[in-house]
Amino acid sequence: MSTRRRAREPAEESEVAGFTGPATINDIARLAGVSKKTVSRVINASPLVRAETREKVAGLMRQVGYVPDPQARGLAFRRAFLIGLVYDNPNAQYIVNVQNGALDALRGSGFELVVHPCESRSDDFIEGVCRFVQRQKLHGAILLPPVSENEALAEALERLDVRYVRVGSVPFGAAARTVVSNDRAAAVEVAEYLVGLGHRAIGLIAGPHSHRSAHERAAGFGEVLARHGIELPPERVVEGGYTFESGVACAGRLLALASRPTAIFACNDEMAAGAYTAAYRMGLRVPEDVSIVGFDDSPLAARLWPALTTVRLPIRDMGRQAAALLLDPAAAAPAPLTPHLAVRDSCGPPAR
Amino acid sequence: MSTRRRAREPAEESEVAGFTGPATINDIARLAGVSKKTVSRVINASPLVRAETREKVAGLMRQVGYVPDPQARGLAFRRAFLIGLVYDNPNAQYIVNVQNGALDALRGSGFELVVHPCESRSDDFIEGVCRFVQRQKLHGAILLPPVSENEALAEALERLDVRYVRVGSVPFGAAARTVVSNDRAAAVEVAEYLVGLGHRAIGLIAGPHSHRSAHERAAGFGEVLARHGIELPPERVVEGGYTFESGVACAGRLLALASRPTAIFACNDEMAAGAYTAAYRMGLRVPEDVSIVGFDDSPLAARLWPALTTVRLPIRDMGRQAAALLLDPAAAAPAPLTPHLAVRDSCGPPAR
DNA sequence: CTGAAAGCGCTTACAG
DNA sequence: CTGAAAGCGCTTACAG
Repeated sequence: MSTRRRAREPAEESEVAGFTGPATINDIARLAGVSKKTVSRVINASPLVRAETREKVAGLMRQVGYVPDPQARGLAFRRAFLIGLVYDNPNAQYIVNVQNGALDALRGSGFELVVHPCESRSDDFIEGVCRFVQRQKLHGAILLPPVSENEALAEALERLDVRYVRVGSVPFGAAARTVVSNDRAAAVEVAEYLVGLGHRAIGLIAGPHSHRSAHERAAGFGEVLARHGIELPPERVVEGGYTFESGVACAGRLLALASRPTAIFACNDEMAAGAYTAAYRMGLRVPEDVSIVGFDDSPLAARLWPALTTVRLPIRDMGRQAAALLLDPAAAAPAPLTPHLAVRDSCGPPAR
Repeated sequence: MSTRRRAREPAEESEVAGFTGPATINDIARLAGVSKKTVSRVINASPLVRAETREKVAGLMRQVGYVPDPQARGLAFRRAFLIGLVYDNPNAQYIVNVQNGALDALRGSGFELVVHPCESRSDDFIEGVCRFVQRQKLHGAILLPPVSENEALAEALERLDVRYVRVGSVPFGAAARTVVSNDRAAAVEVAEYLVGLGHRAIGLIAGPHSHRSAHERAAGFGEVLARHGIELPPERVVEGGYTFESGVACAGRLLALASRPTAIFACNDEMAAGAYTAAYRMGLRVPEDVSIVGFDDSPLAARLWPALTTVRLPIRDMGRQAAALLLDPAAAAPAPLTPHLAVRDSCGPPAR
C-alpha cells in the first residue's frame, strides 16, 4: 500500500496501477483474476459466489473505491436508478419535506431523486407524467396529493407497469402502494381540544372538495361535534381553496355572522393565516375574541402572532416511507401515521 | 396508416409494424433505410446530413414517437442527461422556486433535475458532492448559497472537470459560471425608503457573516444611511442567523434599547417575522410603534399581519438562468438581476 | 459456483 | 454526406 498522503478527494481514481479514471467492472475482474460476470454477481449480492471469491472481490472494490456506473447498470437492467417525485402542490415546505424524507431512505442505495412538478388541471398531464416516467425508465414514482388521488393516472402507470407509491390521507388502491396519514383522527383531536376549551359556537373552513384530505379533516371534525351534540349549521361551514386568500375570505364570512363563532378550525395553515388577517382587519383579537386552529404545521404556523395551534403532519416520514416502499416492494405496507395536535398560543376558552 | 382509435396514452408503442415496445435507433434506421449512425446524426443535429435524408428520418421519428434513450446516450457520451441541484438551505420556498425555474429552462431539453441537499458544515461535504456528481456523471450542477460561496467546493469541481453554476449575491469566479442577484442595490432601495419615510433611528438585523448575502445587504443599507448622515451605531446593529428565532432575539435587543429604533431592517423575512413577534411581546404595534422591512419576499411575508414590506428576490428567474447556462455554456453570462422592494403594510412614518 | 458470448441503445473514431 | 466496426459499463441467457 502506498503511504503517500492523499488529498481530501473522492477516492475514485484508483491508486492501483493499471488503469486511469474511475475503475470499471473490467478493472476489478482483472485485478481479482475472475470474470466480470463474477464481479457482477458480487455487485448484485448474488448467492452464487463462493464466500472466498466474494470477499476477495468485495475487498478489491472497496480498496479501489469502485462503484458500479448507475447509467450502465440502468441500461443493462432496462431500468434507471432514479426515483421520480411527481407533484402538483403549491406548498413548498411540503415538497421539500417529502424530498428530504425520500432522500433519507435513498441515501446509500445508489438511487437518486428526480423532481417532476406537473399541472394536474392540464388536460394532458397524465400523458406528460407517463412520458417522463417511461423515457427515464424510472425505477418508481412517488405521487403526492392531489396527484396521488388521480385514479386515471394510477391506472395509466399500472398499464405501463411502473411502480408507484401514492401519498395521501386515505388508502386508495393496493395498500402496498400507499403511504397514509390519518388526517381524520387528527381532526378528531382538534375538535376534542376546542370542545374541551368550552367552545360551542364553532366555525369550519374546509378544504376544497376536490382534495381527499379536505373530506377527511372535515369528517373527523364534524363527527366529534355531533357526538357532543354541538351544532355545525351550514352557515358555519365554508369551503376554502387551501390558500391564504381563501382563508381571509372564508373567515371574513364566518366572523361577520350574527352568531359569531368563538373558534374556527381552518383545514390548513395557509387558511388559518388568512383567518388571522380577517380577524385583525375586523379588530378582533386572537385568541381572546376568536380561537383559531390550523392543519399541517407548516413553518408559517410558528411564525404567526400568536403562534398557531395546528396539526403536525409527519411529512418527512411519509416521504421516507414512500421511497422505502419503492426500494423494497416486498416490504410490508407501513401503518398509517397519525398526526397530532401541536398546541401553541392561538386558542383559549370562549369569551362568553 | 391505421385508422383505429388510440387510447390517450403516450405514443411510445409504435403503430408501424416490425417492432414492439418503444422504438430504438435501429428501428428508425431500418424504417428509413439508412444506418443508425445517420439517425444518430439527425438526433444530434449534425450538419453532415443531406437535408432530404434528415427530413425523412426526422419525419419517421416524429411519426413513430421515437425519443432517444437518455440512459444509452448518456453511457455513450460518458455524461448523463441530468442536472444536479446542490443546496444546504433551510428555506423551502427558495429551493422550490429555484427548482421550478431550473425546470422551466430544462423543459423539452431531455434533461432532468436531480436534487441533492447536503450539510455544508459537515466535514466531508465536498467529498460527498464530488462523489454524487461523479458517480452520476452529471452534465452539470447548480450550486445554491451558501454552498455556492464555498471556494474549496468550486475548486474541487473544477479539478473533476464538471460544469457548475454558482448562484449568489455577488459574482465569484468566472462570470460565465455565476448567476447573481444584486442584493446590495436592493438594500439601498430599502434604506432610501425608510429614510424617505422620515426614519432616523434605525436598527439593522444583519444576516450571519458566513453568508455573502449578509454582507451585501448590510453594506448597501449602511451606505445609504451614511450618505444621509444618519448614524448606525454598533448597538443598533445585531447579527442574526437568518432564522425566525434569531430574529426574535435580535429584535428584542434592539427594541429594548434606551433610544429605541423607529424602524428595523431585518435582512431576511424569517428574521422580520421574528421581529414582529418580539415587538408584539413587548406590546408594540407594527408599524405605528416600529416599522419593519424584510428581504426575500417569502410566502411568509404576505401572510403576516400587517403584511410585510420586503424585497422580492427573483429566485425562479435565477434558477432558470442557472439551468440555461448549464445547457449552453457558450451563452453570454446573464446580467445580474436586481430585486426590488415590495411595499406592503409594515412601514409608516416614525411616531416621534 | 464460474465464465464466454451477446446485448442494452446509443456514440466515437475511422473509412470512404 | 454516409456507414461498418468497436466501444461506453454493465447484465441476461446459456453453458459448464
